[in-house]
Amino acid sequence: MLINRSSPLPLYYQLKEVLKAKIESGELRPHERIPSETELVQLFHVSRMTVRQALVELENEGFIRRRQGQGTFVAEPKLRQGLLRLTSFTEDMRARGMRPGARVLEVRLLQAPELLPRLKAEPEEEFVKIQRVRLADGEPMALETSFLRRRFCPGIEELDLTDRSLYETLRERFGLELGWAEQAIEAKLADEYEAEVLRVQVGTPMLLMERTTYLADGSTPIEHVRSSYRGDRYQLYVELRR
Amino acid sequence: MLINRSSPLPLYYQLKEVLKAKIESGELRPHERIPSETELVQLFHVSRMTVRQALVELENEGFIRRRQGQGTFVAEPKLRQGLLRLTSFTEDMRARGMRPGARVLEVRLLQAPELLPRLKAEPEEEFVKIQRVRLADGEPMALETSFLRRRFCPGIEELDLTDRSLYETLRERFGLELGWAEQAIEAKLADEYEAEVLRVQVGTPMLLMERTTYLADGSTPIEHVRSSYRGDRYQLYVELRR
DNA sequence: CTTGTGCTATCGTCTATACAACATGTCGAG
DNA sequence: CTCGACATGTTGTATAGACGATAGCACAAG
Repeated sequence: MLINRSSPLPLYYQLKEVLKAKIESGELRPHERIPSETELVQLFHVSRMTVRQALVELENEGFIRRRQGQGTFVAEPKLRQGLLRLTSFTEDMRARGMRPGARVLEVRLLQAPELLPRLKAEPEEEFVKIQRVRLADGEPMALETSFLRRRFCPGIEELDLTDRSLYETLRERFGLELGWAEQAIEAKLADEYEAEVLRVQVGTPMLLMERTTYLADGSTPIEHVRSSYRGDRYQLYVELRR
Repeated sequence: MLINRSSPLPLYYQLKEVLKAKIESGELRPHERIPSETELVQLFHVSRMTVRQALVELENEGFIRRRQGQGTFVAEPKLRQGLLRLTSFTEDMRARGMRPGARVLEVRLLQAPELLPRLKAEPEEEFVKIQRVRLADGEPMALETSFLRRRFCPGIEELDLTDRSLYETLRERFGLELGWAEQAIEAKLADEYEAEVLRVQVGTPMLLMERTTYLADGSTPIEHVRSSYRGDRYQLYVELRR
């Protein structure tokens, strides 16, 4: 495991990847002390500031903990899992070890005045509404209703989104990189329509998540999604940091 | 707004606070370009690395965005709100502009075999159970049941926790710094007991959050909490990053 | 008009060095 | 034996300087 100085990748990044690999492979175990900054300087022949940049980022990502006067230690594996990132249903289910899927209920073009301010859209702008039942291992898990700004993904209404990740499609077909999202989470009861398509009783508890997603530029909203998850099958796990 | 070199606070931290204040006061507005790194060096008479440390942290906290070749810009205000950090009910309500409070229902010592593995506790270890109705502007908002490991906060059962933040108490009276937590979020229906103490109907949708909190050392569990929030009054806001 | 070249300002990476702050162990004074 | 002083090793803060990578612009060449 060495660092390649002719690589276009920054040195601190290479060092970070080397250490990350050692942690993930188990070569460095939780609570174990990793070499000190000075030792890493000698091992990899880079300056201490470069070592520190790698360590700072690894700490932010939850892989290590640094303690002044003591050293740097491998963190609990827990810390590297959750933290509630912006993920698609597909990614989420795969991470849970389930097989994701979808059944398309509705795809159509429309105007949606109530979404204009939230999506910073032009007055007459056209949206694509995509409503799908999301499946996990073949069983209904959530009802997902997306509104996409059509000008950013023209023709998406022609694609078959059965069993396909919407976010993957946006990236691969339209070159759209997502950046972040604001999301509201609340509890409510299943209404008649949800009960029917999800095959649950009316009044079943549901986790409702409403999300506005922005592109990587940080300021262009691209979609608004309303997802109702079955409260009897779905649970959110989060790691919280102080 | 200047930097005090005889202050015990690090220079980069002071600079960070100055910039944060300017952003929060609106003196620097969203999308506006802030002075370049070189200009900040001249303005505050610190080195560029010091400026950069301040800027890196501000970017991580969502206050600014840096773009190579262009400059550094004030971020959307949205990005600085959520991100779901480890907060107490008290902090959470204050951030929402509401007046937090509590009514104590039960405080007692007990053993809880089912919590032992989760809290990495000794077989006969003693816990303090604290059950409170949490109030926002005087109205019931949530039912909170905490189990604390008594060995870390002996005598806490004697304190009056009405209208007091538990986390503040842990820090101030027992010197316990919290580090992180794992939390599960799900939707369920109010049972009879919850309905009674929260003054809602049985079957009202509830947000159930179950949390295990660890100390700053990262590996010592200190409490397990089960909180039921009224679904009709409470909504979680989260910022998700990619 | 289009293309490319070069300039400039910006942030990104990297080095070398110094001292401060903190944790821990050692050892001597009492 | 106990306690404080000290040494050592660790991360934290700060400086000065160099060069790289990228974006935007002006301007010349085709």
